[in-house]
Amino acid sequence: MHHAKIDPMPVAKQLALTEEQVLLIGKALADPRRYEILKRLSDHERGMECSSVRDCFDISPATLSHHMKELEVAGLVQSVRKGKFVSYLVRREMLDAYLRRLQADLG
Amino acid sequence: MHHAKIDPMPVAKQLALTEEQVLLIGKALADPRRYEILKRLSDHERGMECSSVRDCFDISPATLSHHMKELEVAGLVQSVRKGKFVSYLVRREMLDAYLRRLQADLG
DNA sequence: TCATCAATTCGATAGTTATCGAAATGTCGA
DNA sequence: TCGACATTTCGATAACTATCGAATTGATGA
Repeated sequence: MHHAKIDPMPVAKQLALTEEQVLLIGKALADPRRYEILKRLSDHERGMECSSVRDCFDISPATLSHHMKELEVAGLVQSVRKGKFVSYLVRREMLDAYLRRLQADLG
Repeated sequence: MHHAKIDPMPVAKQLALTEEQVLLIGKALADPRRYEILKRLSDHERGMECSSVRDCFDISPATLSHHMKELEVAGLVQSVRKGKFVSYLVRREMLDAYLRRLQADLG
């Protein structure tokens, strides 16, 4: 039997994290600078330029780059290059997955 | 105007965490051993003896003691001494407070 | 009191990480 | 192509932490 295809309702996908990801996210959240950066980033739905982040935090380019990489490896942010510039976006679905996971494992 | 006092419904108190506590909890959760210990502990509503935890994890007494202290400093567990023995309990309300806080700060 | 046992603290070591200056990479506009 | 600029990578250092054996503390029972 056939059904006509219909546009599916957009479904928020429920990521499942590996054990390793859970630990990487924990680590990412455990550093004060990264936590602050992430908090700031989460206020900017459309993303934030690298240089804007730098302006907020009195931090060297090298150190910022290091922290952004940690956040990216953990999956909590995504970076987008536009020419010379890089913008960072929070990946909310990863945070959600982390919260669900903590609740499931420990709650 | 007066009302007769009635037994209050037990209210789960909503802890508010300091910035420092948030980071300590993150750190506590970022170590694989501590995460496993906490997971195991959360399966035992009534608490778990130190020696039982040791049996689960092939870990030296010194190292276990170190990790339990980290978890306690973070506020995630509570230790109760009964004579020679120590039992550990998960403080669920701290975990809840942590989850709420992440949601509020980053969600 | 004393020997014993559970747990913690001490001391040392190996591995990790935050930090930043300097060098490198990559992109844009002239 | 070239110079300027944004970001990353490299290299080095200081601080932190996980680990464990040894020494210590504290409590029990004999």
